[in-house]
Amino acid sequence: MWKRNSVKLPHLASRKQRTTRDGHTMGTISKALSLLNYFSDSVPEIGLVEFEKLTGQNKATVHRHLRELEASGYLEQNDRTKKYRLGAAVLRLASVREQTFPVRKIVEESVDRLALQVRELVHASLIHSHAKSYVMSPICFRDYGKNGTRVYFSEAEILPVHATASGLAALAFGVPSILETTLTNKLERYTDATVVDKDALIDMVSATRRRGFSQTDQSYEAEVCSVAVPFYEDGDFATGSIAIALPASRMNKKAKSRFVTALWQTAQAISMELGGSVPGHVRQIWKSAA
Amino acid sequence: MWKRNSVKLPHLASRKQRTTRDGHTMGTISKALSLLNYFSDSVPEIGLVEFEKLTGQNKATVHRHLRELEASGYLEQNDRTKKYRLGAAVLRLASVREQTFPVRKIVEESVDRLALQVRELVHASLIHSHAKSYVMSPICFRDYGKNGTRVYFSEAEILPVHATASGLAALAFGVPSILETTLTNKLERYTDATVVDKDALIDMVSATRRRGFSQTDQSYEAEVCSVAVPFYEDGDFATGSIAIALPASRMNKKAKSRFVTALWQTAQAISMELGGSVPGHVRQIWKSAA
DNA sequence: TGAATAGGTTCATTATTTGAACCATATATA
DNA sequence: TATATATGGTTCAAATAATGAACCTATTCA
Repeated sequence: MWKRNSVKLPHLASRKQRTTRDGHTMGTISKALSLLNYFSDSVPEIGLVEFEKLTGQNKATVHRHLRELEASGYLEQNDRTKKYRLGAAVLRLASVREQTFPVRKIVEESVDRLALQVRELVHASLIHSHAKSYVMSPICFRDYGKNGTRVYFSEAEILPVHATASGLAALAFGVPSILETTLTNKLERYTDATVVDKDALIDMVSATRRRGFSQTDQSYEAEVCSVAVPFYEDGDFATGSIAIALPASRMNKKAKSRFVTALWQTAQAISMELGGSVPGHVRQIWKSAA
Repeated sequence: MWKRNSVKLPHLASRKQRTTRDGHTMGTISKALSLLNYFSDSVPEIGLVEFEKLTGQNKATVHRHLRELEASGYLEQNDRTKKYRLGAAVLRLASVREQTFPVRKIVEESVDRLALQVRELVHASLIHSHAKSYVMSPICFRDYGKNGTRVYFSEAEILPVHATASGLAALAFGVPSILETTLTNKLERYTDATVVDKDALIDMVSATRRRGFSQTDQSYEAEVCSVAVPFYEDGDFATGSIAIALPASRMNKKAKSRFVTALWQTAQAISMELGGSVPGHVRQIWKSAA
């Protein structure tokens, strides 16, 4: 064995196009910010090499991005382990957002009331842009169910729009670009029941619009059924949704209609409290079905 | 008057160096992220031209940065007013951070207890990197004071290290780079009493280390006095501080010693609950003075 | 009506990002 | 004791992606 040639080779045509895993091109800012998305309840700390593997990007690039995020307070590095975790700056931003637009606070009360009423997991999520597409970010959840079986839920988890009831509500009642961008991306499969066909998804969205609520049957997690309705903050397009999720074994027609009626009432209340209102054409569907 | 020459001039030597207001060079990522810092309780929404003025950067650049932040969910644009506000992604990040490192939750209990005891404003802040320097980000505060005069406090406000008791505790007991970077920057003046001289600041830091607590007298806000002590999460350097702030009229020697003793106890409790401990040399000062 | 303000876009130019190779250190392995 | 492997981190020429002055468009306001 001999040492590698210590003469630096000239830069050949080796530079890759700046792309993500899925082939999307993106700017430096988006690339750096996407690093933050790898943190979750189960992955609270990430090291440099780990990031390199997760992102598929060059180590030097990742390192520079981590350092810049750290300098701005969005990351903190553990001096001992050298691993990175989310920094204190994110706490401040969330605080400002919640102080000035207290969506969580407002939604929380209604979710709580609803959860006490239906005795199943109730959660609310906001629609937001996320790396060339859209996702649902849970902002609160309650489960006052007294049953043995419970649906696991984490506020730190991002919900895909095409596989969850929450997301379908967003696709059907949110701004058109949500559906548009979703249809340009590959639909990831989570279970056997996940709809990954685009035409099938369009049909589900149409059905959701007709019904006035969305429903999924084990399309994201096995054994979990869910129904959801949109809420409105401003304008004629939904900004979030409330959902009820429960074990498939407890879902039936009667229960579903009870859930949907309760969701409609809650969504109307939330929309009002957020300073918005359910648009006429949606309200009509809700009224005539209730 | 005639129309401007419609022939595009070649790019002359007009391109500035990438700098901030204060003359620091910074990368694209830091520049983009710094946009988020302009949001606060009193400035919840900002338009493009407003950003241009605030940052002193070119409109096209700002616009691109805003769009990238929006695409990642860190900003949302109001379709009607075109103004930008903090996006839902920041809520998720804060949620993950707090779920996995529940500093706020842990500190909150102790702050609450202390606030009930001293009946003055108590607040806790975390030290973090922020655009080539360090700042204190409040994470919780309580005021059970029954007095007519109260100190105003906002969790959304960033505290400077050189002008607040919280910050002085960080300078004295945090990682050395806090003091180092602070001394390389210009010290902003907030009141007549603000220490803007670097040697004077070094003296204050030394005094703080000797005393085992920091104190300020109207150096950040007129009529407000404050004392603070550090807490430790990991290692021998402070990661945050707890402070008591009150109207100058109510501050006196006896009150101060009462506050400091209470702060020391609380800081020890917090440090322990955070999985850290007050380093020996600091604990000795606290013990011998108490 | 037209001046002012706002949001947003274009494209030649170049400053900034990029990545293969490199180093340093720590731990594991033969 | 060598040596292999893993980690975090750095370098610098090359190449790309960020930049900004001018430009466009829509609204507001006098």
